[in-house]
Amino acid sequence: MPELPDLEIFKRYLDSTALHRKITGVSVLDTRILSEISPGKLKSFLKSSSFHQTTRRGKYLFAGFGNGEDKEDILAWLIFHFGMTGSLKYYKNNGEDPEYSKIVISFENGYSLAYLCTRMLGKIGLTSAVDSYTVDIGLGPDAADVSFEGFLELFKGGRGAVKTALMNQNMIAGLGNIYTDEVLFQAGVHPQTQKDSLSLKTVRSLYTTMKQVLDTAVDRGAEPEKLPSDYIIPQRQKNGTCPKCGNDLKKITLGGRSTYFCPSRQKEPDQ
DNA sequence: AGTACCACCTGACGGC
DNA sequence: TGCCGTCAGGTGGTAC
Repeated sequence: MPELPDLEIFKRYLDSTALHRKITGVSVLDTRILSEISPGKLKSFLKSSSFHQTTRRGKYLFAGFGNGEDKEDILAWLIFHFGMTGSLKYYKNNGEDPEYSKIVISFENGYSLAYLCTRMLGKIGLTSAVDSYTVDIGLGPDAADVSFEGFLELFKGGRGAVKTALMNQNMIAGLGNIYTDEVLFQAGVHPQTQKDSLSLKTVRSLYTTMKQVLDTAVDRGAEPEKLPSDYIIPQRQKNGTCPKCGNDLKKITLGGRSTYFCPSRQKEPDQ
């Protein structure tokens, strides 16, 4: 689930529920989820402070916390990465945690925020500064923010399938397997097209399509069933058909990931 | 440099 | 019903 639109929804969810509330407790239910921090250290950092602001970059969510009332008084940032199956849940704590809770942060008002992660592929960490952290891990500009000039960088230097390039988090952060398929479908570009064979016009079209798809998905709450009827995402299953022309979709493996496209609207490259 | 494959994990689903 | 193989929206490493 968690690609850029989902992360944006998680951010808004956290903002509307858990911000500016005093943290009274932290439980770590599975220490494997922690990245380079001990449960004790995490607890001592968070206890008695409050989340004051959040920021998102690609598929990473950062929640800044501090002890004071001042929004600018940020002691450090909690890093959320959701892997393939992570999510957040805010609920009235009656002693029972939601299924798959890995970390539960409790607040003064009797509510708790749980980080859920079924497959344990997500990570929770801590950093003193978001900017230096994203530099350290080599994260590219956010796909929803990137300028056209920044987007152009993707297509410079070497070959490679356009889908692989769009999914490279070091170049542009936020697109995952399914939204990349959606962007390519809406732009009518075959996923295996070599990125250096695309015309400037097609690159422009990919850029505007990417922005539109991301904006639309966020507007619809990142829920596949609420996406426009001509989106391919709800069709990604066996026997799916093209929502624009009705032809059977094709499924291939590209970079080890399932890739769906419409063979009549996204033509084979090299011809 | 680009790509294929494997690993990390757990759960759901289809076939037999 | 039960077992087993396969697949799943992420990331990172290795080996051609």
